[in-house]
Amino acid sequence: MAEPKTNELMEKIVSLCKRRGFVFQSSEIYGGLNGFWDYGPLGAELKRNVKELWWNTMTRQRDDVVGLEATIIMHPQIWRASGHVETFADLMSECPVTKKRVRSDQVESQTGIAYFWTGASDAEGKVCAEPFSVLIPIGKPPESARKVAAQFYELRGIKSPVVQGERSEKLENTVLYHPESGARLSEPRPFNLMFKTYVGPVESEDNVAYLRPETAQAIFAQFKNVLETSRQKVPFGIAQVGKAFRNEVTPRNFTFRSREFEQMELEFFIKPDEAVEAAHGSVAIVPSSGHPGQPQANWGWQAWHQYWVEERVKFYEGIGLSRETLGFHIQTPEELAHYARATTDILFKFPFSKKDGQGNVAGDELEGIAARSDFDLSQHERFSGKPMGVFDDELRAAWAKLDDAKKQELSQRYHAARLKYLLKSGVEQARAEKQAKENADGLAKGQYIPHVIEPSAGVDRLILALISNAYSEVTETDDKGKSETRVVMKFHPRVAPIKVAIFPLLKNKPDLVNKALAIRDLLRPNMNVFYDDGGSIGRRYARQDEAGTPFCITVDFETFEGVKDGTAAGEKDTVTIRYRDDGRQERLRISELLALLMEKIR
RNA sequence: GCGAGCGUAGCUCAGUCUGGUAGAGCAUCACCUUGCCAAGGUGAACGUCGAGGGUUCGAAUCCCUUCGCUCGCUCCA
Repeated sequence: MAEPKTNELMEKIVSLCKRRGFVFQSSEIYGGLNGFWDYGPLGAELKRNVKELWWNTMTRQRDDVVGLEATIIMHPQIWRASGHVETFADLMSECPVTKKRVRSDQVESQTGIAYFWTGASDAEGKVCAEPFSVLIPIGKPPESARKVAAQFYELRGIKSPVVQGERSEKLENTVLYHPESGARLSEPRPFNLMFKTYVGPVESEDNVAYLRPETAQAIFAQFKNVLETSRQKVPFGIAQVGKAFRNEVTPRNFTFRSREFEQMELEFFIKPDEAVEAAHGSVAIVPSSGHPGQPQANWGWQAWHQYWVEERVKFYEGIGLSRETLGFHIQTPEELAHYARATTDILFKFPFSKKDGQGNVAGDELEGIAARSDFDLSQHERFSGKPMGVFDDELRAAWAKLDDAKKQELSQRYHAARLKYLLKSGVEQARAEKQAKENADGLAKGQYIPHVIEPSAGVDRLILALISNAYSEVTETDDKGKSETRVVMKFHPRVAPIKVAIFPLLKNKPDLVNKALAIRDLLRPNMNVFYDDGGSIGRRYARQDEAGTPFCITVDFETFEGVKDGTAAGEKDTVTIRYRDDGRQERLRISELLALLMEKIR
């Protein structure tokens, strides 16, 4: 099989998605809407299977995780506490020469000589009267500033511009110029990544609300309610699947970056390391790679983080994404959000993923597993005024048995961590000191704000990964030398939209048709079944290959007349099962069919 | 949001430069045929040429606007 070129492959995938009903453009009959996608019949089944598997794996199969389904629109204060109002609704300025955009409040202050011009003209007498200004470091020749100005006026249609009305001035600590090009930045414009709406019929600034840009915050906001009603104790997690919305600047790469998308998030709450150490003497050290095994009571955040990374990889492997198709990105200290201890991204090597210098493909993000300290609950405690801490009997009992030196050491470490958080959050020194001391005293009484490990996955990205991974082509040449390329979607049976297709060998033979329909009805309560009697049998197999159906059952004459040869010769009520990935066929008793298929799709 | 390219049937595309009222292959549907991997026959359906406006006797074709897609920049908890 020839390896298709990257873009070609992506185009084929997009085309197949539309042709077979996996993914359609939203509102297509009205010209589509950038960044929004709909799932067709096969896509909807695929997505449903994936979400259900995640939910089962993360909650029902575990004792220590429970579910939540929260609203999309929530109290606007939630987005202040989370930081989204500040960083998602932001003023941006643009450099008119490089077209680069910077956050207006994050421009480094600079000192230098600013040159001003009133306009420019070219040899043909064309004039641009737009004023412009460039800042250059002191000591740099003014020519370099004029060069930038020339670029600016050239962009406005003046060829070989002659600048006019030059004057210069020394400026100190200005934030009005682009640090790279020196060009004067455009006026700051609001740049809001959150979808905004109004609660109630009156549109006023008093009732502004946002469509959630992530599902995680609802989990934090409902943490206490869930804790009190679920009979869970830290460590435990809350899982949620749901829609989130981001007004992305540039939706890209098919469904990879959409404006409306779905997330599968777990917030797993753990004890702070100081509490673990108090109860167990030390915090477990686990190898930095590989699965650390069953959770242990002496795990700190590192072990839990490692555990969840490996659990999530196991999940991906279980639905057909082998480790070779995945990539990992461990965020560097510079990339990490200030409150995060560590973040590991699980990547998938998409057809559009970029190659590095050596031709290696890193991949693009499917899921991020973040160790977020106690930042989230602490923020909500501060913003809502409601305590988010838990009381831990075990910790209180253990603390009482510690010697004074240990008590003091743990207390100081906890105090330092809390103080750092509070100061970073803008709490004034004296209040922060007082608060941190209260927190440290609380720890001694068995109280703490849980830390959190957050595996956060994008459903739509995962669907795209599964489709990309499943896509394969088979080229066959017939007797006449005519070669034909067929598409086979090799989905893992667990996620395949249609699990099994049932065919009568011929549709004009009522016995075959009725038996096939009976088998359909036998299997239907347990799995998604597709009955098809149209066209030749080969064509029907090919159709199912494109849909990614792993098994095809055919009722033929031997079903009635008995098996012709072999050990089962003469036996009736058998059918053939044909396997998608290799075309192999086996003969099976109808009575054994259900159990066999259930085993294969589990 | 900026720059470049693209948009014709379900899909892949021809036709656009040079204006004359839209085509191919595949796919789809029905019937016939068909004893296991896209066989064949007959018939059917399918495009206001992305949308809106302009120029023209006449626009898929020329001009303007707009929407969508792709790539680059930007953004990306």
